[in-house]
Amino acid sequence: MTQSDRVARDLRERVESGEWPTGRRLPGEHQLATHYGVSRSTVRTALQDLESRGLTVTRHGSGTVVVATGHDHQADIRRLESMTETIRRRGLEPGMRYRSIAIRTISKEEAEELQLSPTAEVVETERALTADAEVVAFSYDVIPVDHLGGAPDPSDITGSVFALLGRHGHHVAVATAELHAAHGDDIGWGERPEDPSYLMLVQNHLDGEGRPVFLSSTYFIEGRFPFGLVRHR
Amino acid sequence: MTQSDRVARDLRERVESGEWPTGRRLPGEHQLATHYGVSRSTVRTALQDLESRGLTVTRHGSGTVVVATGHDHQADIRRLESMTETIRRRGLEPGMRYRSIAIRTISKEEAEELQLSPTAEVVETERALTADAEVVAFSYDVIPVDHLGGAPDPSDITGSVFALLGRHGHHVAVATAELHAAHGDDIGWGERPEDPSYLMLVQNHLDGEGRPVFLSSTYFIEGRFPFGLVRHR
DNA sequence: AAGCCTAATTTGTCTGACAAGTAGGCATTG
DNA sequence: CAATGCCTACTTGTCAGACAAATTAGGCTT
Repeated sequence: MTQSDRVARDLRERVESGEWPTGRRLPGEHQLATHYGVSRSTVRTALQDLESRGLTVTRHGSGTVVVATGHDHQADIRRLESMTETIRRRGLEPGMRYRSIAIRTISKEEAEELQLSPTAEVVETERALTADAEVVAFSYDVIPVDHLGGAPDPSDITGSVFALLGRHGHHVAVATAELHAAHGDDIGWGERPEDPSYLMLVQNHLDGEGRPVFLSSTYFIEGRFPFGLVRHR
Repeated sequence: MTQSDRVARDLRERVESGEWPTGRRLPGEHQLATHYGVSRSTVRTALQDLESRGLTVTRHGSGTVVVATGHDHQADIRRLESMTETIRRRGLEPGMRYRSIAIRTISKEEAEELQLSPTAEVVETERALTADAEVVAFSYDVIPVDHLGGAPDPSDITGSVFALLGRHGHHVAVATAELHAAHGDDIGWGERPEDPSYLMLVQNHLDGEGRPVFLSSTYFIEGRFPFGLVRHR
């Protein structure tokens, strides 16, 4: 956690809290620097963080103005965080129910995506993600056994996949994702929604050196998990 | 176009071209600065741009490494650009076919979103967006008449909505968006896809001061317009 | 072989300065 | 009175050099 991270987080909170509403010009960089007791360059990197999230726009000679409070994108799809974290951050109680945990040989496509030999073994999990006991998504994960230091004990895979892999030294930094719309009664299990429309997120999670860590396909039930984001130039 | 923009663009192109593949460490900031003939701080803002796009990860004391070539997210949903621009950038020929252009009184919800009086008038357009003559999306736009300087001539609304509004001094800076999955034969018109699944993007476009400019709802036909993005912390 | 120490490298932050763009006030001019 | 141009104050963009802090690699000791 660097200084600019701290400043950026505080500025974000002040924007999201509404202290600076949409359209308001922020104090100048010099003023912010003295306020936070840091240098102007530190403030600048913090402001670039806000702009990269689409919360502000800063123009040469003019200043930086708030263009979005960020209240809209509580589940910003750009931000990579565990589902349980996201659910908790919006004030709901996260949970998950496993349907199956199985070990099998990797498929050809998966081996290519994960850059592993075609004989490697993987753990495949099927689980339903819940928010306040309501199912909001179905998720399929494919995790190489080697990344877990051998075949895992099923009771070990209870929490976040991120945390599980982190305990074995694999820290997810980014994920390349594809967005799709899916529809059909063959998706998911148990109590299915009346409208079986899903927002599907196919992801390949990578560590800090760009090495593949694990794959996941998540089906978000339409209407139960609003995705918002701020698009910007 | 600032110096750091130029450096960032060049760095992006070198990453996307594969000159620095995934996993490769970039030259140090000092080295990049001398190479581009700029100061280190300029290089730093350029590198922050790359990191904000999820292409690289830079760590204190270690350096910055490529984690995604960006080849995956040609249609990065985070980047706000006109549809025609996006289609052309991926090597296809963009086009659009209007179904209707109508002037009507604003609805109550729209008046709230656009921060206009309930008696304001808007232009509503229905159009199909094509890539190489194939329909890829259906789009519904709601544009306040006042922003166009009075009731427009329908022949004037042929090109990009962005360009049209830009000619009247309204420059879109960001858009707050919501993502949904939609399904049904009541969406769109003309030759509909066999699988009527859509990725729906509901947007409110804002100018540089956070003022609403126009609304749009776009239905992307599943499978015809792959959306990729890089999620990161 | 494992752990520790040291030195070199790299990014994060600071200071002060100047360049470049913007916005508002003001006088001039038609 | 309205429009134009100029000037000034303010704000962001860039620069240079320096030091702090984190990481990494190598050599050394145990």
